Amino acid sequence: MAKAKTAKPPAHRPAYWLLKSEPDSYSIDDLRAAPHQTTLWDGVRNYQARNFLRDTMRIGDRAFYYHSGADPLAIVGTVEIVSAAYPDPTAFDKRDHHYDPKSDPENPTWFVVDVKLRQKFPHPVTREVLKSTKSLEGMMLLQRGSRLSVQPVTPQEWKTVLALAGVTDA
DNA sequence: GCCAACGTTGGC
DNA sequence: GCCAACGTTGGC
Repeated sequence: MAKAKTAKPPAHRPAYWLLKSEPDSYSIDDLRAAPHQTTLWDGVRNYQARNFLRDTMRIGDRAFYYHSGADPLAIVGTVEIVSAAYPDPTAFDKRDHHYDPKSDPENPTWFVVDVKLRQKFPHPVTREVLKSTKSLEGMMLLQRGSRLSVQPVTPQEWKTVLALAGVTDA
């Protein structure tokens, strides 16, 4: 019997993501001020976003930090995923806005990962600028009706946005 | 399983 | 504040 070739993980690690947050509830400056500039990304209550977060994200992945419901709407920096997924404690907290009585602690529905700030961009890359960049026209963020709060970003999109931000390392 | 009603997101 | 898009709920 032929020996199986050494299993190699897919070559495209780290993967890239975009995380949305309303700065009125948690901004990139809040993250910058947090202990170890790290927080748990809680409150995700959409199954598709949950699946990305729980099943596809890996430690070491990078993500853009996007301010939604804000002025300006913009990508404002980058974070690193620094934990595997674990159950979202806010789902079990009756007093929490994200409390979900249907989520069973023995079989949790909702998950979080820990994210650590890598950098706040010297200036935000606004939605206006993203929209006017031809090579980003396929970006999920910019698609009509796109509401996912955790979404994948391609390596090309990642590079392009960093260039727009005027940074080389993220 | 269908679908109408409702709630939420989030850009404008 | 408006409203389009989308997800969820629940009656049937």
